[in-house]
Amino acid sequence: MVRLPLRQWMLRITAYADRLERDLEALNWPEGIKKLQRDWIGKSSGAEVDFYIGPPGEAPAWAEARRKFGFPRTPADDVLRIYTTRPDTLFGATYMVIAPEHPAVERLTTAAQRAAVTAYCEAAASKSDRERQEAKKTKSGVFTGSCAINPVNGQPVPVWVADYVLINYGTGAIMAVPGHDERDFQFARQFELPIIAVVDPGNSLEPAERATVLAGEACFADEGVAINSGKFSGLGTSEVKAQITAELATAGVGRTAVNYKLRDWLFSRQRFWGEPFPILHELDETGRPNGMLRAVEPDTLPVDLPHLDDFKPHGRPEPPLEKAPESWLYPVIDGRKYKRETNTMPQWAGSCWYFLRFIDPHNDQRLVDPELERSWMPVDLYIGGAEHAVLHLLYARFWHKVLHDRGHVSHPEPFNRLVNQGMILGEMEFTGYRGFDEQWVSAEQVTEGESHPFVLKSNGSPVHHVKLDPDQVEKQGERFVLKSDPGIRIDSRAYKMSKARGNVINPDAIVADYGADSLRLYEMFMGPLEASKPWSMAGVNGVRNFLDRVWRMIVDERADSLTLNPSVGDYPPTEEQLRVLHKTIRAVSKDYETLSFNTAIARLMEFVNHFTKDTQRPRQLMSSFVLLLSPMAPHIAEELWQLLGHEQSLAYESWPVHDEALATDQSIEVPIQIQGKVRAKISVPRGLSEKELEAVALADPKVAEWIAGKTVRKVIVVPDRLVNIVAS
RNA sequence: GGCCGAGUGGCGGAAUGGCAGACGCUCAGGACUUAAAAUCCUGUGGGAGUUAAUCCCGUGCGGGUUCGAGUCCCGCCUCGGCUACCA
Repeated sequence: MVRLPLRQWMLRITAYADRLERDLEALNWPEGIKKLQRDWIGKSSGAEVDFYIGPPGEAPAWAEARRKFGFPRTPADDVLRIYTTRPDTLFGATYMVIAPEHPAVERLTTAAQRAAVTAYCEAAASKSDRERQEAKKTKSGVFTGSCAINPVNGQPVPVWVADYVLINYGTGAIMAVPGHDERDFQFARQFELPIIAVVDPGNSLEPAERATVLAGEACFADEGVAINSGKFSGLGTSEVKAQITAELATAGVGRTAVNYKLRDWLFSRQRFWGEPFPILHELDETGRPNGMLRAVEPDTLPVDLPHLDDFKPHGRPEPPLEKAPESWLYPVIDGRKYKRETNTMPQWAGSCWYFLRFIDPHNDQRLVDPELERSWMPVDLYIGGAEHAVLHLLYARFWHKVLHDRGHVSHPEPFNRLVNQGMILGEMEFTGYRGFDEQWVSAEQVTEGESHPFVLKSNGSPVHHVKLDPDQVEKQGERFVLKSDPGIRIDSRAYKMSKARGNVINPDAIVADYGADSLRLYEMFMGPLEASKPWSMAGVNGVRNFLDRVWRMIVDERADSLTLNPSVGDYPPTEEQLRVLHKTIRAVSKDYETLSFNTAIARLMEFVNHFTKDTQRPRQLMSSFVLLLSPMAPHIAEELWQLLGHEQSLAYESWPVHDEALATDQSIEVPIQIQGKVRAKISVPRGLSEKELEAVALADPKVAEWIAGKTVRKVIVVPDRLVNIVAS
């Protein structure tokens, strides 16, 4: 693998970091996703501080100039600018670290250290991100040979180069405070650099632990009280931060600063399949780009991809579009020759705004009609997977804000409410393990290995896994074990669907075998929308069975042509039938409202269980039921709707409304508890007062039996719900 | 290492602090059938009890609050997802 520098397009999402973070608050999104975005944006505030690295003799003059002219926007060569969130720990800075790519590396490296530093920087440059990650446990670094001057106390501080400092965050340089930063602590320990405690944990730690921190033998990264910090000693962390930052600002050597983890967005790809950038490079007489860029004229938009016979990736850095036909690649405008931009946009480009175009897909004049945009946007409810938490959802918000700033959309945020549906896992699997001597190995002795997928914990020797049939295993306490050898534990879990595991379910196959309604219904019935849950073919079968029952409830399955079931007719509904219907409407409507689709379906099943027992099924009630079912199983519902005699599609029908009076049982069963345990049940009319209910409960013969010989201490009565008698 | 989420029957799951296990799957028995499939009916957390009435135990573990805890509080355990030196 070779790392090549390429000229690419970036989108300046960092300019929106602050707004992207702030506007999260008002969104009706899961807190978890908001937090992920906040962390991804990674706003932190602290201070930038300049450490002097110029000729020692000129230090006083430099300090004087700084006091006079203040903190410069960009640092000159005579300082090392660092970013810190803990300016209160400046007195504890015992060394500094700059990233290997930092421009000051060259200047700071002394002759004696040059060979070591150069070797280190070259090694760092050739390391892939992955290698850097692997080396995370132990830190590496090298001394430059130079020192910088700590502005708070004038002390010289050695400057090191180490790759645990990243060039593209903050200023690419840090002051290291090993007493109060884990990474610095680890580094200092490794290279035997001094550790000075400048924050006293006080009684937030056990006395023994506190003592190790004060002795510089442990790291304490929280807030406390300043020590060894000159005149700031004795003040609390936030107070010291504020005062030191203010003094540094007065002296012109520091200022408050805010940083974001969010990086600018690398927006170009060297692939064929992507939107071409509508950008033209002007060419000079010799046919070379002269550096001037212009946008494609709006009336020639969009720029379509040209036809290419071979658009496959070729492993070279230049984009496939470089091989486009000359007529496409080199447009001439007003006699001037241009070359089109040949990078293409990433997949995100489309997903950032497709919903806007859906509003007005045939408009060839503009992005979207403003009136339609105002009426449809923002999106009321966006259901998507959590895997989009930080990429798609952040990019789309960014684009929307840009479009908003430029007046193309009316709202600064695209998605009002967001709900994450859970991940659907593959079917539940039982996995046993066998050593290569074919002996069974209990699952708790097996772990994931590096050279083999599974190895023995004890000696790392490889084992292979065997997929077992459910009837080869049995449950023993908490665990599953092998039926033939109960000493052998078996793993039982559902795995993420993946080609490697071969547990991928293809929805097309489900549609072909069970129908689209069954697929949809099953996905909604599996469990709570937001939970991840395993697929189960038996479950699909179950909902298909339910749809069949619905069908037979309304359709005469034995007739040759499509006719109503003879039980369905224009009967006057019984009181009980009405109650079942209205209870169903009430429950299903509420469940849909809260996206509790699984329980809504359970209520629909109960309705069917009830009505298939009745031989007189009022047509009107069947129609209402079909409407309730329709969002879940639109195809079968539409067909049944027609069969029930309706001319127009049910899509135009209004949602059924329940009648509370009809949905309410007049007589209810109330449990009676004695010491919190249910001992009897009484049937009473709804709406009895506490006293009435208590009287009925105490009069119950079973209750009398339980409290015989005891004194009733207390009776808790929840009207229409329960009675609890405390007796001793 | 950090952050987030979850632990309830054989399985998926249900339950405003108030009858744990709705609904579905599985399994068992029965009806229909020459037979099977399909369908319909009944049962199905564990244990004791005569197959009954009934009782005991039971929502990962240990405590607590409460008349009452799957649900609330404290401390653990296990599993899953995301993330990874951001000063």
